[in-house]
Amino acid sequence: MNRKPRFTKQRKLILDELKKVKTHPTAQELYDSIRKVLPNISLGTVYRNLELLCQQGMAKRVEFPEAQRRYDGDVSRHYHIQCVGCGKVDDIYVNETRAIREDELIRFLGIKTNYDVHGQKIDFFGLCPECKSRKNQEKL
Amino acid sequence: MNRKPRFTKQRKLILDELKKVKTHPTAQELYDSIRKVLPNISLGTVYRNLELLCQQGMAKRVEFPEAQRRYDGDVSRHYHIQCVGCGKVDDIYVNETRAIREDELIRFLGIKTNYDVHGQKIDFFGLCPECKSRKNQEKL
DNA sequence: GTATTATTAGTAACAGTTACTATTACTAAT
DNA sequence: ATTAGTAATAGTAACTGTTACTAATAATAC
Repeated sequence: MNRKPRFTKQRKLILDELKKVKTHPTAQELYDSIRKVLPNISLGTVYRNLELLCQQGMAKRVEFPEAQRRYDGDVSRHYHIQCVGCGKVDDIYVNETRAIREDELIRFLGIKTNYDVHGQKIDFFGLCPECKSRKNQEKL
Repeated sequence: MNRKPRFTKQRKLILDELKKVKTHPTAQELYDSIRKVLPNISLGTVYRNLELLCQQGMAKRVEFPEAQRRYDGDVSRHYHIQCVGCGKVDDIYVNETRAIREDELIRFLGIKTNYDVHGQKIDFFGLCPECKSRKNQEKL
């Protein structure tokens, strides 16, 4: 039995680079920058390791309504704001214990981030009633 | 001068079908159901009209971290919840005037939707400082 | 009706992501 | 140290969802 995940130099480079930048890079962008030090790393390797790091909680996907998926090496609790002009994604750190009221929040963020905040998008996720009971069935 | 958008039967069918269902269908799903009444409609036509309807405010994109884009014929103010099991998207209608506190809200939604609510995702969008000033430059 | 032109069907191209395969290089046990 | 076993890799092909292209069609204005 020999099942430990290996910490290869590719994996290390990907994680380091992701932790270093604050730009929420795409897989392609990481690939380009890592290629400067490891010229024949493969794009597939970047994708595979990014997904692996996400599974292990060392990175997070940043999914905005855009073609390309982005990744974030900062897994601490924070929000994102995307510029509708250039597409870049910035971080927002707020104290989440306080109650949120939409109009207030948007004004507050405008001051905090210096963005012209157009709006927000709140989505929820979870298990629907059907999948919940299916899952319970499977456990028995 | 002859520039009015035409109300073709394809466009009408797409809008009608989208308004009729509550499933937030993908372009492919709409294509499949419309093909039953108009067998040689093209998938490109469905995409093109959906985007057009979105531009005109008669439909909305529903973008979840999933491969496929979804569309919603209900443009009234509401939230979405996606099942992490089967991927389906349900609607949530809440009174947005009240203050939102995350823990409360999630408990409240659990009761309201009968989902096992795992979490939420809040994203913001707007114009970053750079794009703001660039835009102002252009106006002069 | 006829002319004009937006829209269409059908298909090809495209972009981002994933899958495949032979090879490489860790790891652990001999 | 050698070997055996197997994650992980590079390179490439395949796949999927979306967009672009083009000649033909059909909605509208006159």
